Amino acid sequence: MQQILVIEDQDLMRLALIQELKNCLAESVLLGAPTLDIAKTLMRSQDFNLVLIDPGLPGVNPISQFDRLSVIEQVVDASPSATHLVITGSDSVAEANHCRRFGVAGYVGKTGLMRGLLAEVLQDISQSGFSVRISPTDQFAADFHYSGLTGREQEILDCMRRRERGMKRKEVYEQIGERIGVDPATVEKYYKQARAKLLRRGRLPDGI
Amino acid sequence: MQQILVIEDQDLMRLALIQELKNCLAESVLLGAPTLDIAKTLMRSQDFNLVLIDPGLPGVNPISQFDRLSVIEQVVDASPSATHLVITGSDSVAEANHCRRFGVAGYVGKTGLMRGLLAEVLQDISQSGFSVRISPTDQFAADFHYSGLTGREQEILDCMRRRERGMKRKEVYEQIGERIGVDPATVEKYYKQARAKLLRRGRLPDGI
DNA sequence: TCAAATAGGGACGGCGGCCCCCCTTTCCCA
DNA sequence: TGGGAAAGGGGGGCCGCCGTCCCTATTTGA
Repeated sequence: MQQILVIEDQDLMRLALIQELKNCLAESVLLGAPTLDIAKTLMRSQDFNLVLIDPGLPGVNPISQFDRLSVIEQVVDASPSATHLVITGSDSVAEANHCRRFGVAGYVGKTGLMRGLLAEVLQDISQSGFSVRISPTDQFAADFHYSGLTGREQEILDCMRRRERGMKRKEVYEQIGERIGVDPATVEKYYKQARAKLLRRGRLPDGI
Repeated sequence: MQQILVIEDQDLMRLALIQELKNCLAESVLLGAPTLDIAKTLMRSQDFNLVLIDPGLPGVNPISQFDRLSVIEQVVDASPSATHLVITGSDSVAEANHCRRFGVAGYVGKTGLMRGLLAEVLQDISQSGFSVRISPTDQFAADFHYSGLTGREQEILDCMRRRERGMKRKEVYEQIGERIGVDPATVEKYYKQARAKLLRRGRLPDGI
């Protein structure tokens, strides 16, 4: 059973990270710490397999590179047997390199950290031992959500909107189907259902 | 049907905010914009009822109070008919007051912005017209998540762990039951089920 | 022009979450 | 010492999501 610690002060982000980890790991216990002090207390009382660190905690000078690295170093030292991932809102290649020297296994910018990316990073780490995802400078498009869609419908709609132009829908169905382990015809069904719901409400986003 | 825009660069946070809004609003279409430019394009093409703004976007100097306020002002000007909510990682009372002068209806710090708080803020706004939630300086305890629990079980477990000490479990059952509109006996059932699952895995967090 | 792709439906079973009702045993304290 | 609180478990109904299979028009492209 995996023991995981997420150190992040923003409640919704902490919850989102925990949710992401739940999705890509099997049986696991996940603890969330909003401050460094609480995290240290937890690390003293038990060992963790994986520790996520956001060095931008309250009480840390956000401009001081030294303070940020100090937080990371303290956490790594307090849980030497764990795999460490730094998740930060203000990421830089230089800081990523510093972290690597501390023994951190992954460095991820929050901008561009979309659903499923954490799983990729963990995959990378288990294979090559290290993974860095710096925030992209260019941002893509808006995302579209409608409260009347089910999870699957929303997911497939997102994939369809993000498809490369010129790509046939049928190809997308097959691609998605393979990825999520579902019959392409079923994917097609969901897509049509989602589309129909949006049409009935009179709103179709671009790319559909 | 509500038209909502969420301007936030961090993908997971944007998704979490959208999820929160979905939970506390009925029929709604929610658009997510990772940059100010994309947001402006969207606001030009349609009207929104509600706009959430994170002024800490990439390209904005995080130290410059002027830049942050400029972002907010631009968004408010571009969607004059909407209700505006500022959601920020680095909040201050001074900035909240500035925002209020711009016509912003709510100002919320990301730290302490837990599940359901956005609903409270919207409630406040619909009643008194303005709501501010500055990040608390003191942080409470760690949160505990186990992948084997269902949503309800996790939710009720959280409430139980956060109860004031000395409070009887039975009282908590009644309190939760009333809040979520469920029979207290059912709440008790869920709590016991959650507890049993944790015991079988050998892990009981503090406060249980 | 003919086939493939696309749009738009209907029906069905399985599964799991959610909610309610019922039962017993143990423990603590007023 | 009796009663309430707590622990622990079983069953059943309801509903929504998921996945599958099947059907028919219309459009598009080679």
